[in-house]
Amino acid sequence: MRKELPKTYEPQEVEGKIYQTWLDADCFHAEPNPDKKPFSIVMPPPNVTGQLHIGHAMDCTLQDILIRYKRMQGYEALWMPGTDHAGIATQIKVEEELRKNEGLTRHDLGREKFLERVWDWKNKYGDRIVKQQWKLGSSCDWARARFTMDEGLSKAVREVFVSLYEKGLIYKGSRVINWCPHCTTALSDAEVLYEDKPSHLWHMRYPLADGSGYLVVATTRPETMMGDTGVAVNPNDERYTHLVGKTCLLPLMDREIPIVADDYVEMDFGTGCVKMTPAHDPNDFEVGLRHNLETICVLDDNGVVNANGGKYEGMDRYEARKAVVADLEALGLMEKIEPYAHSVGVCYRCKNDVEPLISAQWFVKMEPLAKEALRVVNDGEVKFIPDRFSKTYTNWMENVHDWCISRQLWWGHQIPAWTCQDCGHITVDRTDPACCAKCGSANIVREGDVLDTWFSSALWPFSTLGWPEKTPELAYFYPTSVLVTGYDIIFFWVARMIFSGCEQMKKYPFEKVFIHGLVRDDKGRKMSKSLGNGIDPLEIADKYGADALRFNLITGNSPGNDMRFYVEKCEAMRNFANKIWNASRFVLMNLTIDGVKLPEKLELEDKWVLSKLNALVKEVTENLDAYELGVASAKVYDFIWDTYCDWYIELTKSRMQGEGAENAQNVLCYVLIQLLKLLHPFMPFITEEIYQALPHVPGEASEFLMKTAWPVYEERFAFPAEEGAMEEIMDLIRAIRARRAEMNVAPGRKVQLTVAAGHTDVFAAGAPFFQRLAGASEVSVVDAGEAPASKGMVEVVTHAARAFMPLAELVDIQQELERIAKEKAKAEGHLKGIEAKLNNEAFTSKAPAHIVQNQREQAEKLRALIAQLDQSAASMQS
RNA sequence: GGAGGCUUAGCUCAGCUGGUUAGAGCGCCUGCUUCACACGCAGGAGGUCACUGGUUCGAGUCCAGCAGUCUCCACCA
Repeated sequence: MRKELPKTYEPQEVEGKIYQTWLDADCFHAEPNPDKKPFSIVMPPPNVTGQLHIGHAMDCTLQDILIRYKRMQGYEALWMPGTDHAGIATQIKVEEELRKNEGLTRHDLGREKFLERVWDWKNKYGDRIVKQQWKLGSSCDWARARFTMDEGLSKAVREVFVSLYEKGLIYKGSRVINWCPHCTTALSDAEVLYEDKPSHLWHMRYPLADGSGYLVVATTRPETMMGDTGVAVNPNDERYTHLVGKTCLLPLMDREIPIVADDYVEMDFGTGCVKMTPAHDPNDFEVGLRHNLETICVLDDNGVVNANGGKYEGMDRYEARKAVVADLEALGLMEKIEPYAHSVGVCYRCKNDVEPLISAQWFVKMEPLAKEALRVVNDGEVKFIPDRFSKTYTNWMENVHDWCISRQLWWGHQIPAWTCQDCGHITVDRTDPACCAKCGSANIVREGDVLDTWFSSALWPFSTLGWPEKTPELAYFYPTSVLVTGYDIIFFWVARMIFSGCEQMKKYPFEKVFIHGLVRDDKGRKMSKSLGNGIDPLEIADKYGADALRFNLITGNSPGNDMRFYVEKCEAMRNFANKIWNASRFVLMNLTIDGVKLPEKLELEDKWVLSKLNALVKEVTENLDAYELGVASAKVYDFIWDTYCDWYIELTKSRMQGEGAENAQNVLCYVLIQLLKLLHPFMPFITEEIYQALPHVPGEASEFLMKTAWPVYEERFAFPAEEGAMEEIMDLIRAIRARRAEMNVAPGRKVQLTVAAGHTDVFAAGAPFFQRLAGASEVSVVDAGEAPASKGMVEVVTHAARAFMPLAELVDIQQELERIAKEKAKAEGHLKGIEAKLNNEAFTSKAPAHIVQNQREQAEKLRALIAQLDQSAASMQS
């Protein structure tokens, strides 16, 4: 930054350059340091092949603000970055590419070759998202960046898998799981989304085997009837008690199936008879276990009817539905078809209907793990911000089912389990076994399946720090300080990190969970590819600057709430950046000092601004500590624009030439530097750029603003009396401006000003300000008792002063009297309210002293104002 | 079926542990090329804080209820 600065701030010229200087100076690196307290955040690892979207931008901004703040406060602040291999998402992408370009499937290539392709892909795109984070100013310790499938993390995954298996917390079993026929893999419960879809309730007749009639079952899934192995009724349902124990004939399949009684069936719903398909419905599966029903799976991995489906074999599930319904109608077995809307599970990745089906999969036993995971939150060891999300969490954790962790994919951590072909024993080990642990046979085959992506993400807070090795990083930075993420992945990730940390580390993974909402489009819709309403944060950063984008994303919204994204707001934030730029330009243009030192003799306005700044420091620090980032940023914004630019800079202009000039420069620079520090976590680029151009405070010759010390509240800067005095001057300036505007006095017209006040010293000190900011020519200040006659004067009244401007031609006595009467009435109304309070014994005795005192002062001011108005009116009439 | 959020100026939203004459940005109106900034300056209009009760000296802020709206969770065929 040179002294001839462009009038308009150009972030494009600055941001990349500043980021590079930070990188070159290794500013983001953190090391275990016994002299400092640790502060650590692990970044939610984005998908390695993903693109940065606006949600990431918000997530990163929040984390970067916290990290930069704590770093300036003197903590050893580590922000651990990295990427996630994102099993399904990445594999699908590479498969699509393969099909499009070469017309091949992954099976054509084979596992090994296919994985090579995925790694190629990963190496090609893996750092794209990292570079995108640079644009936002993220101060991550990039040297420590990890990938969920790199060697160390894979070791952690294996260690956790084996140890949980040894403890009996991982098992393999046949259960009804969620199957995605498109991705051809099992999914966990969390990976299924439910959508209400219009469908039908088909009422189908199942003839009784003894020929005595039929019963009617109601179903939403006629196409699974080939797998029916029973019909259930409620044991208390008198309509059907005589049928329990009998059998009916499954139509189309000519199979005899039992009629059983089970509490699961609700009498009021449908016909009270439910067809049991244990292989394709988790509830039916449970009923089947209780009544020894057969399990017949009728669908294959692609959702196509298999050999068990009789003549429907080869049809996909939707075709089969049509065919079954048509056939039943032809046979006269379709009693009726009702329209019916019900929720259908879809795959969270591909949005295709999920098929519940029985399958042998690996599971994590949740109950024992959930116990401790609930305790740490219930006992407050882990705190959610805002607190309401702890309820979301505990609700889920209390009702969680076992976690299906095997995926029929190739991209991921292959399950370290070998099945003996001779004795069937499963060997699970930390190192690849050569033979069966039970019978010693070398004829063992490894599981083809890989683990759920979230299995490795769950270990992120400690695996990235080197676990299972006992590293100094782990000892120093674990547990991490805070986790920042959106409410949409509490179940996927936060919950699983908590129980994993508790189980493996015997210590929760983070003290706080700072939850944010979603960024929506300007119409409040979720951003999505299909709607095409996504906003590219990089485009915004290019156009308005990353600082403006960051400020936009955190200002004016509160934790956990969704926000709408408006480009107009980016403009406003860019304007703010430009405002700071120009304020700094003003300071630099007039600069003759080369080091910043607060002068011995501080003027009234200096004390005023320092006192206000002091209060700001205190409040902003408190807000940041309470994770009220939006409130903090708004306060800094207001101070810079209003207090510093619109007032303080203007106030100093009258002494920028001449004797007091250097004092003014020192205070201007001092306050500006403090403000840059307060703003730095929010707008890192522009603040750093300006700081580097400013003279520095001796003793704090840090090369980088980001490494300077965060401001602290100092008692020596509390000047309540001067603050009050300055406010009296400002009140009068505002009042004069308003009167002049009202009376259409040309802005350039200078008018002689007489101020009559009790505090003549204060207003005398304010004389240059009235000249510069209130259009005064000469200013004379007289004692309140010596106010001039009102005749021929435009008069302005505040509680502290009366000001007179000889503008006879504009004065209409009658109008003036009316205006005074109006002002007086307003003041009296207000005063009446306060007096009522003060006369209320209940108020004065119960309200805190400072509130009562404040009301007394208010009343005093109002009485003073009314008195001034009275004098004014009297003077005018005489 | 449970759980939670939201309802404050024309629009989008802040408002922390109850005490300001209820705020911001954008938009709107009136002036202004004032020697940092028109991405600006000055002045102004605009709100019975969804509704109904309650607690309290005092409620936008706490409690209960109600309406509208959004979201999450849940194995009703």
